[in-house]
Amino acid sequence: MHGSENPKDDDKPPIDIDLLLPFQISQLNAKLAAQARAIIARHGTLSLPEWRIIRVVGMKVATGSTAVRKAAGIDKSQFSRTVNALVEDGFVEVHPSSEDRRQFEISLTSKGHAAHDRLAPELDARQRHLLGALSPAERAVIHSAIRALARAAEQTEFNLDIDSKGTQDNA
Amino acid sequence: MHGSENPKDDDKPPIDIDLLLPFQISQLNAKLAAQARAIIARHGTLSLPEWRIIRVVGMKVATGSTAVRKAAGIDKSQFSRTVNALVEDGFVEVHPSSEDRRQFEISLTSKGHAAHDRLAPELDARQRHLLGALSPAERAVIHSAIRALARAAEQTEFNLDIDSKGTQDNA
DNA sequence: AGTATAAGGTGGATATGTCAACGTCTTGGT
DNA sequence: ACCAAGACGTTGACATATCCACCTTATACT
Repeated sequence: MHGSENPKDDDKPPIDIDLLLPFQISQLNAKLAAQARAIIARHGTLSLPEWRIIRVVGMKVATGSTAVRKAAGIDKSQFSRTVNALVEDGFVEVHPSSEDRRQFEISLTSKGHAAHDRLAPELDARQRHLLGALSPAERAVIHSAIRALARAAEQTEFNLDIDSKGTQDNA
Repeated sequence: MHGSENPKDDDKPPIDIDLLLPFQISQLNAKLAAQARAIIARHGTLSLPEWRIIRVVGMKVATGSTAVRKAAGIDKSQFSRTVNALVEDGFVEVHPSSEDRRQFEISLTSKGHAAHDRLAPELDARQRHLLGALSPAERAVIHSAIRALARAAEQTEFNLDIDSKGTQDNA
């Protein structure tokens, strides 16, 4: 974070920007990423995007390059570079795909497995920790709320009126 | 986004990574940022962090450098560079602070005001659009949920057991 | 078969965010 | 008055994310 301030510097939220959803979510995301980085850093030298890929492959969610890339939600470009870094450092191996000559298959080396087995429990505990911080009511709707917002974030055109009527059919 | 894929490419979420909160929030944040950038780009050449500063100053939330920086939630480093870029491009002016010789006061130029007045209604409409996509139940708890998660994200140590019992005494 | 279109991966350029070190100024002690 | 600790802004380095152009391979259509 920008926690380079100091301990005595209590962040008072003095403003009403507080109410702006995108702002808050961006702040939250930054904190979550910092937390993840701190945990990962305790157990090795993996970067956060590297860990995401290790996790997807380690969970056997997918092995094909495109499938892994989409599961991890990473951009093509970054994915390419990150996988190469992982190969370079001996965490994963790649093999040409027999189905599609453009793609490749990804598998963990023993080093990769070791990293996954060390980190997965920690991150699972964190996930429980995060969910535990929510009230039951919050927990009940958080996922659908995120999905609704993600969908709403795909539009870039909307009336300037106070319409916002949205047939909240979802969930 | 990484929407460089294509229209026919329907994203099927085949996995259970779906359930990982930090992952979803990071994806959501990316979409929100992309949406904001698209809107801002329609009306000028401001970058997203530049706009955040313009907005804070334009809303008269704060004028002192540190206050603006914290209200905008931007890192010291990025803040320094971004403000300089804004001065360079004639959107804001800075004056030395009489209270604290380390800080400075920030004010919008007429060009800065124009940009603010053009963009603010659009972004307000977007905020309504986003809130409108949520059900009343979701809207009722979204802010407290975000706050709870943000607080929970500040811890990096927790038991590996399936405790996840709340009252993580931090705060 | 032959071709247009699109998906896949790579690399360069750029934007955005984070971290650490520095010099300056303020504050709170003594 | 002095000094130590903290806060501030700046800079450089690096990490992460996005965008775009390119070439190769797959797929759909004819």
